Amino acid sequence: MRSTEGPDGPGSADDTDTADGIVPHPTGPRSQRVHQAVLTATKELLTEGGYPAATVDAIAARSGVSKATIYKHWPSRAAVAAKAFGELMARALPLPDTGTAVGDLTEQVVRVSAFYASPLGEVFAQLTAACVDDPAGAAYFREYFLAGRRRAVTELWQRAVDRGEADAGIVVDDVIDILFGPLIFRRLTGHRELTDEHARTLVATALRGLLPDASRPQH
Amino acid sequence: MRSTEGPDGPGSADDTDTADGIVPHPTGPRSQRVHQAVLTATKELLTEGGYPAATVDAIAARSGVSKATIYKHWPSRAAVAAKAFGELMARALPLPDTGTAVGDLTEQVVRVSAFYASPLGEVFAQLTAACVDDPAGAAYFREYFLAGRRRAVTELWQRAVDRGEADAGIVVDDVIDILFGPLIFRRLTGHRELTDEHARTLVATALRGLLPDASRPQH
Amino acid sequence: MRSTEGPDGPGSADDTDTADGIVPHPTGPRSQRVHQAVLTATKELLTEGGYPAATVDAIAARSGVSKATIYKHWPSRAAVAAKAFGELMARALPLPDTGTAVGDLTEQVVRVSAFYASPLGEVFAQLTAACVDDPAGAAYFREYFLAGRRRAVTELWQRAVDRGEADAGIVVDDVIDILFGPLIFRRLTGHRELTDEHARTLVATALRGLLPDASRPQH
Amino acid sequence: MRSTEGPDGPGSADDTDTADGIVPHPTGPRSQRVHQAVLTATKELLTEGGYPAATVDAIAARSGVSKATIYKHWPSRAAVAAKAFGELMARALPLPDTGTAVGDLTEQVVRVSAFYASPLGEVFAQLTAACVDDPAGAAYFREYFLAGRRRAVTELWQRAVDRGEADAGIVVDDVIDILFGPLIFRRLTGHRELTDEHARTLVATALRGLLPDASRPQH
DNA sequence: CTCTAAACGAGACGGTACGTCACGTCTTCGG
DNA sequence: CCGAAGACGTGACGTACCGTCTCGTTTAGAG
Repeated sequence: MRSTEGPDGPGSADDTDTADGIVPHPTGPRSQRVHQAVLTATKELLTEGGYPAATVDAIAARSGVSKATIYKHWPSRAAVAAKAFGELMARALPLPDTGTAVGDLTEQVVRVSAFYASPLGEVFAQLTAACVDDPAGAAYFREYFLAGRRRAVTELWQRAVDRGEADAGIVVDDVIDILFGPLIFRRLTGHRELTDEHARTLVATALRGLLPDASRPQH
Repeated sequence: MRSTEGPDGPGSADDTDTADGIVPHPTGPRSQRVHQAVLTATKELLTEGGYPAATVDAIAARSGVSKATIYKHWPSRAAVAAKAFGELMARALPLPDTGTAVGDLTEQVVRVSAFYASPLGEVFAQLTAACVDDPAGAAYFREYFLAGRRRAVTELWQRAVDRGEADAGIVVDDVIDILFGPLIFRRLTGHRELTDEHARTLVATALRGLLPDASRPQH
Repeated sequence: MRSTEGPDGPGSADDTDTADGIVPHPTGPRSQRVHQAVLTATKELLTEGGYPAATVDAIAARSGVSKATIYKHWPSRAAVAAKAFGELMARALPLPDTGTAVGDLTEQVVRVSAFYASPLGEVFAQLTAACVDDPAGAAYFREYFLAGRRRAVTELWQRAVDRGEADAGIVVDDVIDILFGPLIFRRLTGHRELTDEHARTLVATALRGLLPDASRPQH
Repeated sequence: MRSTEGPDGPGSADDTDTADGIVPHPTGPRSQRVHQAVLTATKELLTEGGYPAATVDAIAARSGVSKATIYKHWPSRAAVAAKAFGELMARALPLPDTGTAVGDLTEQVVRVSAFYASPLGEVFAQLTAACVDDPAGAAYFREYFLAGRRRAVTELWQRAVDRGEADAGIVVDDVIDILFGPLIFRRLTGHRELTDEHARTLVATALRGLLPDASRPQH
């Protein structure tokens, strides 16, 4: 168990532990150096050439960390990439604060949409795809993306509830699925463009369904 | 161009041509045999072992069609699989007719959800993932899945509009994204279960946003 | 069977088939090119850096033949090296013809001893060692070395018998073992030097045991 | 130099120092425990799974001695194995005493042949092979095997000389090479079986060459 | 009923990356 | 200060599947 998981694998951080049974082990200074070097190299490679460029060999070469060691820290290539990309993405999407629930959620969806439409959005899609056939990587993916998204939306939704704009009875996970599912669907299948306008339309419609009548945006 | 596309590649059929510039070439009897043999073999392999099992070598071996010939008919492995799986899926999802727009759309979403949750749903996810890095395959994917889904929803939505239950001003593509995006999101990331109950909750919320006040389901 | 053996694996050549069950398959022009390229590259690498240098990766790189293809032609690295080195060695050791059995056999042993003492002798030792843990390679080794040696000694021994110098009742394999075993023993273990003088002493003693009294060399 | 050699490396014991420049360092009680634990573990591993099983990691794990410590006592894996196997072999081959030189030497060769043919013979071959590319290990190999063999044969040969059966002018090393070289040759290359009968034939022929006419066995 | 041009089966091939193994070194910390 | 524990770099391994290619062999359909 611990031998196949890195010092801060999915779920190690805190309450967001996704119950994948992944537990960290005590980290020495050596491990930290390795850990950071790998993630830094991976971020660079992902940025430069997307997921296909983030070969384990390439990561090893650039980071100066051997393949064998990489595989001691992470269960698969997808896991490394998920962790690295998670760190990349976190910075790109700060929480908005427009003063209203509708405004905040709309803004957040638009930002995420824009992110998906950017070059890094391509990487996101590749990573999502890679995790479909890699359960180990998927655990990391869930921890480093979805958990992050979830925390953000939970925060915003809670604000809305506190302000009386939203119905406290709605499960946050449903909010997430309805707000972001459509974006991800488009991004992955490429069947339609991801523009801000599209995003605003989607979020407006979704919020009409999610919010109580008084708070709902109109068509 | 045409030399890399099969006799009935995406867009070859009719008005659903997705403008990917894919055009078929005249088909002889030989081609038809080959075509069918490949698809049949691929369907079997997909059913038995999912996308990973549908290796081009495996398809060639089982169908008796050589790899070179397969690549004369389809641009990539993903394309073959998309076409084959499209045929598999079509049968599994007939149009519902409950008498109401809300009922029809709900039923359709629930059926699709159940399909995604079934073993074939796994294949669907794999296929979606495979097309992320394969533009050629993606064209087939869009033609053989999304187009099919789109036609079905368009039909249902039109019924709703005709019955005065739905607002004719809403773009069908948005309906599709909002109804199915969340399902696909869950299926691909595996972050939550796909149960009928979840599906009903999602569709109810989505329809509250999509339908005019008079037709909307309540929380 | 055939799929793992190259066009002229051990035993394919003729009557010397060592009964390892290795059978060649019909060779196309592609295979021939590959085959030759690999052997040429391997010979160069063996000559330059010995067996350790004849990495499969290195062979692939230098020959322009991919690793996968190499493994389609030979069962292991040792097998490739054995075949290649066999060709190298064959040229280095022509049959002597001094006019007498004692002279011919002595000369042959001295030449082999000198070969073992040369840089290529090091490669020979490495190859022998490599085959200890590689049954597949060992089959090639036996075919391409021992068979070659055996043919040579058989020829010389037969001459001796024909001239009435040697006893027809002695099994050639015993002759080989007694004449060359000591040399190989020394070369492998490095416990003593391999000089011409040592070789002559050994062969003289051995022949005293092998030949009838009349033909025997004296101490 | 000494830092890489154990407390009783090759040549440390006595006059049989093979001039490889290997010198022991003073041994404390800790070292002794470590030393013995390692050798015991190695013997077990060699017996159970041959040389391939006697991984340094495996030895460390089983003996409770760390890898770093092992490398303080021996220069390489092969060296540890050589020392350990030397102790295993010593017990298996006591000196014969049949009353005649011919009898003793024959018996000794037959016993060694039987040993080579046994499971431990496989290990012997692997060890010999391993030392080809490991000069440091080779030094140990020579000390713990060849020296042992040499002492035994020297003893037997001396008896023969004392009894007037053997010629005092023959170098013992030549005797060794001629008697055992053929066996080792067969064992390593696997080109022929190692049976008692073969061994007797070989030794008879060899002795015909080695012994004065009066003592020689006949064909 | 040929005869030619295309379609085809078979499968070799180069390429790229995978994940694994064991060696021997080096670091950390406990007794 | 020695030694246990074990992380680490290194270098090679053998495998998998992709998509391309070359070879002969069918097989149509035109003349």
